[in-house]
Amino acid sequence: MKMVHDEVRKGPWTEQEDVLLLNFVRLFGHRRWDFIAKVSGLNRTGKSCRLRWVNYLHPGLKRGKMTPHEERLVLELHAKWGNRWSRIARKLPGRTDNEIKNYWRTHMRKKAQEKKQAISPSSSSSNCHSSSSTVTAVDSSPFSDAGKVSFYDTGGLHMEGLEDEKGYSMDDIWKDIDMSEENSIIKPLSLSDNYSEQGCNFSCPSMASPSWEYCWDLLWKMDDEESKMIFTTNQLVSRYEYGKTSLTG
DNA sequence: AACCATCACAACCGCCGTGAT
DNA sequence: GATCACGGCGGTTGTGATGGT
Repeated sequence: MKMVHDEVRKGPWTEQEDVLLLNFVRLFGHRRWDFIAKVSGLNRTGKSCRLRWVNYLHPGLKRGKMTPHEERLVLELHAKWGNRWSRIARKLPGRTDNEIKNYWRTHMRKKAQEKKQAISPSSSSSNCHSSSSTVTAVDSSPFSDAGKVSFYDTGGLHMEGLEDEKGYSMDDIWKDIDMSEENSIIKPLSLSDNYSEQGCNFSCPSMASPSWEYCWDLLWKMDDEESKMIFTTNQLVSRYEYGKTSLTG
């Protein structure tokens, strides 16, 4: 027998790995990542497990495009806090720091480029500093080199889809923030938390596959019986495999 | 149809803060 | 107080998907 166990796996997660991780997170909570990584038999690092959970498997995750409101929120919060993605993410229930970070990089860079083009280099119409002076982290933002024209400068923020929201004041935004904070944010998950369907309208991309649905079904149905009847990993995986084959034919 | 550019997302890496010993 | 292990965060990279030429 080869000792392959010591090798740390990297790269994309398989569905089986996801199932395993989910199972163990449900058993041990979502804190002791190193422990979970070890006992689960996943040859992954604790960090990797945590990342997978936080960015992909967490039941509260919202998927799909950012709404105009979220876009605006990201803009405002980034203006306020800079690249504090996790902090910003806390204000957007269901969105992860990674997601926001990626979103910012792609969308905002695009916007910045558009803006840059709109403002011809020669025009140099006084880099109005406005509020962006506080955005220290913008240094590292993709368009920080855009002729010192920060995205927030120009007072523009001409976000498509936002312009029709002109009546949406910052007060409204902050109200929303407060509400979402009270209602939904960061309620620590514990084993006793049944973070099943309640309040989490999440849909996982790869869940489109029937096997995943089957699998999730299995997992979420475990709730009450969990303490009495703990699936062993093998049981779960084999059931998953069964479901997969039975569904896919 | 083939190629290229861009987008969108997942994952890794390194650093830092914090708690335990 | 020093050291270590771990978790969290931000930056970066890799890759598949998509759209345009």
